[in-house]
Amino acid sequence: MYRTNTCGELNRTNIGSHVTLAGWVQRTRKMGGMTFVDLRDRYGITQLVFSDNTNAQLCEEANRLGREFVIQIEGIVSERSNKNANILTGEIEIIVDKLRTLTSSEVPPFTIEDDTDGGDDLRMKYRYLDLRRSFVRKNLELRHKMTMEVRRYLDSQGFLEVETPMLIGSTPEGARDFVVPSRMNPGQFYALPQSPQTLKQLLMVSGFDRYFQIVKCFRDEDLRADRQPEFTQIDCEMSFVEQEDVINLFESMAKHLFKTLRGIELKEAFPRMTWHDAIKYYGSDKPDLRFEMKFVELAQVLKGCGFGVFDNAAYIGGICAQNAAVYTRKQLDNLIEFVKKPQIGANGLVYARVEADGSVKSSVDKFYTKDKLQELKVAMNANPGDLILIMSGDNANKTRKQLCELRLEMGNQLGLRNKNKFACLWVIDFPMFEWSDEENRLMAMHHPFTHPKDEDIPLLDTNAAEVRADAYDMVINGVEVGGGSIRIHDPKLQARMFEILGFTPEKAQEQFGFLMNAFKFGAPPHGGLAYGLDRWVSLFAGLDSIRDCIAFPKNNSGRDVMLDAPAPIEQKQLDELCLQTKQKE
RNA sequence: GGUGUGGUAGUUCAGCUGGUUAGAAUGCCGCCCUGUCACGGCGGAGGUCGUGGGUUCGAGCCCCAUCCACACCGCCA
Repeated sequence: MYRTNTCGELNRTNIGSHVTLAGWVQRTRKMGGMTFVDLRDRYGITQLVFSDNTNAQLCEEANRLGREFVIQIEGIVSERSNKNANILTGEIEIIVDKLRTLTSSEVPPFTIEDDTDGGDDLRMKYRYLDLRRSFVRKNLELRHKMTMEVRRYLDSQGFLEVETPMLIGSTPEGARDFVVPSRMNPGQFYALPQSPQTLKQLLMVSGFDRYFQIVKCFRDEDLRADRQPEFTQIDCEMSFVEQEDVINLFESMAKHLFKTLRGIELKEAFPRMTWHDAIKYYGSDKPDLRFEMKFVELAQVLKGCGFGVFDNAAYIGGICAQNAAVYTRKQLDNLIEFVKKPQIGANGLVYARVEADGSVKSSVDKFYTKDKLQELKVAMNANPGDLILIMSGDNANKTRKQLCELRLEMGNQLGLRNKNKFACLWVIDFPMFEWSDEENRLMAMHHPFTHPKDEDIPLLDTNAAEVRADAYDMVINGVEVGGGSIRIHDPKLQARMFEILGFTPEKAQEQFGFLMNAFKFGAPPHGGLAYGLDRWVSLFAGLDSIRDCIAFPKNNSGRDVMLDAPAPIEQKQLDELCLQTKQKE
């Protein structure tokens, strides 16, 4: 037996017992005739004591231990004369009588501490060392708890976990596929699933009326802090349900997760906002509702007063930042610089302060009368001490998006985006389609299997762009944590949908024939949702990047710097697969 | 595909307007230290300034190219 106890569990109730511990040397402190060693494992840190007085030879051996050596010790649990209130085992220490080095260690390239000196790059290269740090370990523990709670909850609701294949066929629409060559079928390729969407729909046809799966999805698109080429979804689908049923069930699940993982009881129903309102009032389909600062449309108030920028704008919108009138000229200039950054791309920003006496001082005073500015104040519902920020532009939705960036930046600057506060909502009534300039056709906004709202079905033939879908996203703190839809179960409607999306009947049959054929044999009405596990965990853990809750993540360019993948393969492998590689120009 | 920021000791960073031998902290090594817990004290080793080119009497610093990392835009049903 390598150990009788872990390094995190011994306390004063164990005083006097003889124990065996094993773990890593966190740190040694040599005091001359006495040496302290902090022994670490997954569960905690226990202090070991070696003394010249009791065993000089053993103490000498302890002095030769280096960081991250793996050792095993035996000794007596004793009460400390100087206790350490900062750690759970701080009241005891082990008077060691036996020491065995199981393996030595090279000096690690960075310190294995909460406050490590290692940069991102280095920590990724030595991820197995990074994972020894309690910060990263705790994130993985949270992830584990979350998957356990998801399974417990969905099982209690009658859901069956069914695995679907990773090697499937490539589908058009949506993200780029990762493809896998087939040796037995030369020149042919599998694709890794972007999501098990069509497979779970087939399971509904099979009668598995409540399915879920915690499953990897793969998308070959450019990455971000909250995007990995492979990520995990909690994928769910139900039969004989309407949107309301799906929303209710998964809202309950979200509340269950908040309660069990964060101890937060969310009693109120999550607010619901139409996609249209989300865009109109927040400039985003995933608004951060931890703070107000709702958009106010100001064309009526500010147009026609001789200020050309506004007079010619298609859209004028403002936000009111409470208590921000104290902003200095320099801070305001920085905000203007912020919105002019190429990523945001605005031309500028108009600001107006509401002074203590209620008067309004703006950057466009020469175009507007005092009365007009008072009118602005009323429209914005602004009070003394508030700062009004106004943007305008030719394209309403583009300007809204820019104003959204400004709103979020103001939220950051004013400390309104508290990571321990959670604002959940459903965004509903998404448009069915969006226009793609690149493809020069309508594209499914969610996916081609999404059911249009019943009342909008007639519009499919007259004004498809206006059709709304039975699609919904759950948004928390400005993060899309999940989304889904009611699916089409009528083969005729599905065929019509493919037609609008520009598929010929032959092409639709070729790409999605398996699904349309299945629907010929009695498809139940069904719908579902997929939650992004990585995003949930990082939200609960307060992380800025989902990488910190993934054991072995990829970097910005999709590389695994530890394994050095992707990499070229042997010519022999290429030959077997009948593949030829081409130099990129 | 694009924009921005960064790359200097094992690590995290500083390095002024281009000017002597490139610094700090931490880690590492050695010596001292019997109640430390981020122990402390003294000493030491450690550098292709990402790479290639250019400007200059002289480049860590300026210019061009390139590679890598990070953040973002496009993209991600």
